[in-house]
Amino acid sequence: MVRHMVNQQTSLDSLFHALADPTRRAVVSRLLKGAAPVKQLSEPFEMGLPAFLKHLSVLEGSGLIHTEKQGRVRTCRVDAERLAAAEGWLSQQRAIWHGRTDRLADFVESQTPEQIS
Amino acid sequence: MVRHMVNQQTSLDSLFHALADPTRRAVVSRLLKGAAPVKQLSEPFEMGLPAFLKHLSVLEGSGLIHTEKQGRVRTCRVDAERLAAAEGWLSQQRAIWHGRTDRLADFVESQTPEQIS
DNA sequence: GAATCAGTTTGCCATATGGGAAACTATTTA
DNA sequence: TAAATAGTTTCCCATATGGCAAACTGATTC
Repeated sequence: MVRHMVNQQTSLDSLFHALADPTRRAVVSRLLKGAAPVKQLSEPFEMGLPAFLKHLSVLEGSGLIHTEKQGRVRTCRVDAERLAAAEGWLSQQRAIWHGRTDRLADFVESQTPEQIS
Repeated sequence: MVRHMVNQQTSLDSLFHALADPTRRAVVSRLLKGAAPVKQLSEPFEMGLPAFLKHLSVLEGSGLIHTEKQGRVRTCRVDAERLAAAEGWLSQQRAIWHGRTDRLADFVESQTPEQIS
């Protein structure tokens, strides 16, 4: 369980960083409606493929999407659990704000500063 | 209302960017427990004041915190509504994922691509 | 008035980020 | 087999980011 928490920090860093760009948020939004190949995903945007691939690799690095290549087509799909992780941090904060002392808040309090921040 | 939505994009950019750093998340977390002056806020961190001030200005730029100076002390407080805005985007996405068609989802759908992404 | 304290400004640095162009690989399709 | 398609790689560029040290301003305190 604790092991499972290691690098929660870095994980949130890359999650929020991945979401801090309109192109990447649009891709996430699009993928929530269903998997799609790279080229089709890239069509709404004005940048070239190399630039677009960098966005995809940021998203994949954050765990927000997973990709798989078959033949010459790479299919991308979203990982909704990672989105939930970002939402989770925010709702933990709201819990702190509301001065809650339920199990969730207790859990947050039990973490070391390095783990929560 | 539409006016109120303009630059939602940039707003989310700076919100998520502000949250994509452990120091800044820690400051938000700390401030949710109550307002505090700059120096006190900076104490848990190992960086110098100039570097810390940059983090504060990123947070302030995103609207996540507001500050006010009295005498030589600048007091910082969190703006929980901005946190809720980030949470809002995420839960809108979850709504899309779940294929919901309630009022919230309808609202999201009614926005232009530039506005939601 | 001198010293301290809280914050600010200015320059500097290394690295990361977001974009482009061009050349390349591997798979379909004609 | 030739051509088109879908990605990929490499190299380059401008700007942003996160940190430092040092000098500075303005408010308190001794």
